[in-house]
Amino acid sequence: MEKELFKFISKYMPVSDEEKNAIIELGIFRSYKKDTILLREGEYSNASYFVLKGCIRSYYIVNGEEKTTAFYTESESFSPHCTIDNKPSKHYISCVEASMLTVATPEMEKTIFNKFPRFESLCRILSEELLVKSQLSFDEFKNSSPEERYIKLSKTRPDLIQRVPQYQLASYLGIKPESLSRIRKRISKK
Amino acid sequence: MEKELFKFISKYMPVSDEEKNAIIELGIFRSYKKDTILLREGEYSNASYFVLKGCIRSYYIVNGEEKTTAFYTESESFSPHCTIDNKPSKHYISCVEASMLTVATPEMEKTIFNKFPRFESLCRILSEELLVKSQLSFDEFKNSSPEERYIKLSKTRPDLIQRVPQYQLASYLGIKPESLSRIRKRISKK
DNA sequence: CTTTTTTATTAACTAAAGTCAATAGATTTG
DNA sequence: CAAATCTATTGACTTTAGTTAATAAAAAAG
Repeated sequence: MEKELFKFISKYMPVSDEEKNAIIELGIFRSYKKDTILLREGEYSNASYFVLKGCIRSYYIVNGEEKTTAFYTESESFSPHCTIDNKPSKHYISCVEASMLTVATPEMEKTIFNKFPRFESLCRILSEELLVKSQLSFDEFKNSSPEERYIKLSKTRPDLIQRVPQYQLASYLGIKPESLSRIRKRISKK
Repeated sequence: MEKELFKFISKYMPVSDEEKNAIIELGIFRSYKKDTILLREGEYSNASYFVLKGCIRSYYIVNGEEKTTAFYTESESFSPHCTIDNKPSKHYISCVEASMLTVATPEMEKTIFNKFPRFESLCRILSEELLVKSQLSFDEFKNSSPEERYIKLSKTRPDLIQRVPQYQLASYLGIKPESLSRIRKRISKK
């Protein structure tokens, strides 16, 4: 299963056996059951994640309502904001499906960065790329209607439509479940 | 004017005179007149910017209409997406006001990173922080109405309301100018 | 300083999302 | 497998944004 991780890294740079072993020795591979909550509002975290298998969801609870803001699936990585800013978490993170993740702390990163400095370069580059992706998604979100967003999502991440309950997709698209239901109806008529 | 830059960096780590001189010698300080276009759709770029003074806007042109997606003001930094992904730019970048910027290329970064490796750590950390900020803004955008977004903006970036024409703010808030006009009217009545 | 152009407001109307409530369908659990 | 819970759909109604067009106000250009 760790192959996923090294396959991902090697898209950016070759990884030696020595480096692989150093990473494996950190003991960062973890399995979680469906609906496991990895982080709750108000908690602190120092974990960064990489999804080997499964689907992870980030959501807020506002006035008792879940507001889903992100889904992470195979080969995607994420750090909860509280890992970066050291403030209590504003959101929840949970497993939509049974999932396999790597879970790393800043200390582990430091260990690796000291041994192999080019991993810090890699992380800088990845982080810059993620920032660009996040901004492009945001730009696109602003400049499209709920219907356009749903159509786009079903093209770019068709798996999500299958894997995730519709009320979670709705708030991910910035609308109410009833509206998503109507949008789907509207589209199917065309 | 370069003081702005070092003041910013020193919030994260002390900067020696040697480091300051190495940065100054790169010759990255630039002035631009109001409405200068720094980047056009279809062009390539390898520049990363830091705003010393002024206001910079990122926007798309879709069906002849400008869709503003970001404003960068004093002490904010940004890289156009094409600088990161080496694809032709999808958006425009221009100066809302006469502005002073630093403009760096990846080669310049490399030069500095080689001489002073901790600058790469700094850039990794900054980039991770920017990513978190971008995601938090996106989360908030999804979970609020146009009216709430406008109220929030006038609290968090009151200067923008003054500095920027309303039709640009409107598309930044994901709505039409007419709607923003009505929202402002609605709010003033309360 | 007057004209032209750009930006902002207002109004009438349309389209779509929000809200509330009822119901149906699906899934989970005892 | 039957009951309970969770999820999705539908309908009636309200609210707000989009659209088009006219006008007013402000800014830029001559």
